Amino acid sequence: MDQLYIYNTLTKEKEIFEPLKPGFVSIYVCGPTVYGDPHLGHAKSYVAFDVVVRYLRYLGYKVRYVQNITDVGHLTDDADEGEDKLEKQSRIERLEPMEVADKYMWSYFDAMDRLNVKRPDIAPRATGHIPEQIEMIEALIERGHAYETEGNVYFDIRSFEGYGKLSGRSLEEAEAGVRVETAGDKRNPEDFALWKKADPSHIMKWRSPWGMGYPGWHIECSAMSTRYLGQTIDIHGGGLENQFPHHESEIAQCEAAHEKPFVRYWMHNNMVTLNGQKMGKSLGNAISLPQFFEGDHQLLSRKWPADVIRFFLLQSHYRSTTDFSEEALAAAESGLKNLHEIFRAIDEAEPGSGSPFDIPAFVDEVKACLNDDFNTARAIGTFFEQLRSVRKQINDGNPPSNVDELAGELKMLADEVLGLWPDEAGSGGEEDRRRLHQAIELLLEIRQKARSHRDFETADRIRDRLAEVDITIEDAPQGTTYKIGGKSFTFTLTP
RNA sequence: GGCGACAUGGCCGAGGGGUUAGGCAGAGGUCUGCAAAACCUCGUACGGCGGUUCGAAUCCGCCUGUCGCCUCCA
Repeated sequence: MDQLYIYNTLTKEKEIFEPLKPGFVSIYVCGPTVYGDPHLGHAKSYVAFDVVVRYLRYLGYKVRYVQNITDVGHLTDDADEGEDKLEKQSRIERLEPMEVADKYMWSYFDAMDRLNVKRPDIAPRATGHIPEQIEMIEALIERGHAYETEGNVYFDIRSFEGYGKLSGRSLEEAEAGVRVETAGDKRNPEDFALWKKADPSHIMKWRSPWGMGYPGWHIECSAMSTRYLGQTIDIHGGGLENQFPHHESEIAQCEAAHEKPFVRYWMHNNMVTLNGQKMGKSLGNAISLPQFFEGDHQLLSRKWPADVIRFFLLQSHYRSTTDFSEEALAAAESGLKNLHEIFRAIDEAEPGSGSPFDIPAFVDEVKACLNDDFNTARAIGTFFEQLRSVRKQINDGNPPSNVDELAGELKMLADEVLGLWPDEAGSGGEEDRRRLHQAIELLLEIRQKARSHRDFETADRIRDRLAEVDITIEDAPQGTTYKIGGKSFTFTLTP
């Protein structure tokens, strides 16, 4: 595949990607509702779309990536009488709703930074775009798609014939699915709220043409995507579970208001399970990302580094479900370690007399994987498969003559696009690092001396004790190599 | 109950009508004081039952199972 194909959830087909404006891509991904720490599900979704954006940029597109922060309007249930999630959490934590929003927004961004997810270009907040939301609701009322009753405004689902086209749901089905008591002032039970009247105890409320109130859940995405990306956007992403009702309602709002197609390519990532089960607070298996990073949960036996989680996620396709288990993570960790060894070997090698590597074929193959609806799992497989021979050449002392060029191309793909490049070791100060190396080298000298006296007890003790603090020693004919947390250094001694 | 996905070797996970995914784990070997690392070799798997076909794990049907949506969720 020499062109990018994207699986469009709307048409259920892989389609050649062609943006509305050549060279430019507008992408909107549903961001988190910030009332709690981010969890594995967020990681899967945002790592997946991170690669989408990175790859589009690699292909030369100028991308504008918008991801909202929902900090109002998301109710605890859809009975239209539910409580705002932010307000509820603010009561529990005894904080202002905006303190809750800020706290968890930063928790979210911190976790994403650690997962090496690039920040969106714009991260608009729902509370910062109340005027845009009101304006859009007014337009919907004007066009006869929405109506006001007693300070509430609802979208009239029957006025929009395309409702259900994304989720494949007919109006009758939607109606049959409504199990909860509906608010008495709706025309049809499946109509959804655009604006809600706030009672006096409500903290987050704004003045509107319909009185004091707050926006519904779906309207913020429509208003903000229109504001920053225009009326028709190229890609809209999000989790599969948001297809209905959230994305369906976004389509209705935007297309009813603008009378233009809303989204050219809908992308939905699949779900995450934990030990085969859906994560849920009621099941007691909801583990947050900070808990993974710190190993701070009953179900976890240890810490799991962010780069391992990212690699694990990218080893499966974004449209497949991903089951997390510590066994699977451990396997991913070993695999990533090996991949990093290969990357480092290529990155550090000097061009030699070995036969040149076929770089264009390699790059084309990786691109073919990614062009096929962002198949990161196959791309990673290609790295292992094709780079093995290069590593062997390097080990044998005959690096390919074009190993420098390969390192450059590899960095573009593995670092810029997939974000899997190893971190630099020794993040402490330069001075500390130098002292550390000298201390290790001193120990290696002592060990070498012990070995020459055949005092293997001492030699092994040094090796074992260093291994305990993640400094590993490898003896080779050319000299001894040591690794601090995976990053290798060569130290030559004459025995 | 309605709608929709998926079922791949010990584990994870791509692919997809006839020819190797890949990773992890495991076995043997080279090397080594031992070890580690590296390298070499080794697994012929696709839920069950029917059907289409010269040929199906890959297409169709049924069954079983798992998961998701239909209520908040990435």
